Amino acid sequence: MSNLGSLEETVLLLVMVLESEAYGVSIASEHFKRHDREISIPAIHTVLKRLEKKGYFTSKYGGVSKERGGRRKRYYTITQAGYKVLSQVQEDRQNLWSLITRPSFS
Amino acid sequence: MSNLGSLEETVLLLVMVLESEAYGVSIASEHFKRHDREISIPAIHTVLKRLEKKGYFTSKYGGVSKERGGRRKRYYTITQAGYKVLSQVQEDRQNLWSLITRPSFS
DNA sequence: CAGATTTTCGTATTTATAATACAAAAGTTA
DNA sequence: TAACTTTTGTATTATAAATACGAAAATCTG
Repeated sequence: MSNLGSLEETVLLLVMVLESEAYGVSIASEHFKRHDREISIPAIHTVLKRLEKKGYFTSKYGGVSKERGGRRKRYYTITQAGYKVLSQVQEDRQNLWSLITRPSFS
Repeated sequence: MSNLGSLEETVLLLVMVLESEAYGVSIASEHFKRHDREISIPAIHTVLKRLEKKGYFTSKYGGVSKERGGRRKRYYTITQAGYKVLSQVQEDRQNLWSLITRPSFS
């Protein structure tokens, strides 16, 4: 409980960054834009569903559009529970980082 | 390539924090002390071995002791490659966090 | 020095997460 | 309604993490 996979954490963050424009495809392209590395769309969708089931996201379908074809988007937003877990994880890591003074390698 | 599981990241950090005293048991107790949540020793050992194989750690056996019984400790230290991956991941996440202004929940 | 005790490492298995392959839904346009 | 576009979705495989269990290697005690 209260543990997050690395992809799960990334997706939570990207959804927050994208605010009202967070859906499968935009999450993928935002990640690619920022990290120059792909996450496949299906991988993102399974994470979104999993985290929605855990109560970290809610989702709803967007409306139809006159501008483009294609299926409707499913938009995701983070819940307070999701935000809480996400920031806790980050805080814990910051604390560890603050303890590292001068790294010594092997 | 260049992707880190969440436990892998935690263990990398703990090894750096523990400096010259990083071995299976000390890593487990340091984590428990800081997060009030257990990681089992075997879980830690498998991660340590996996990351050593990936070139992120090196290890060596410690000497015998007159103070205590028991098997010798295997000490781990991080490599430059390990540090590089670890800090890259953290930097990427910081960048995402910096883009989040006012979180809005569902 | 044999047997008990301590401390740690290690392996084998199961479960959970992530990645890949592939398909189908749901919209627009001609 | 056929062709095209965009997105969601499911089924399978691969990788990472957790659990169950055991063995190695040291000291201590009679």
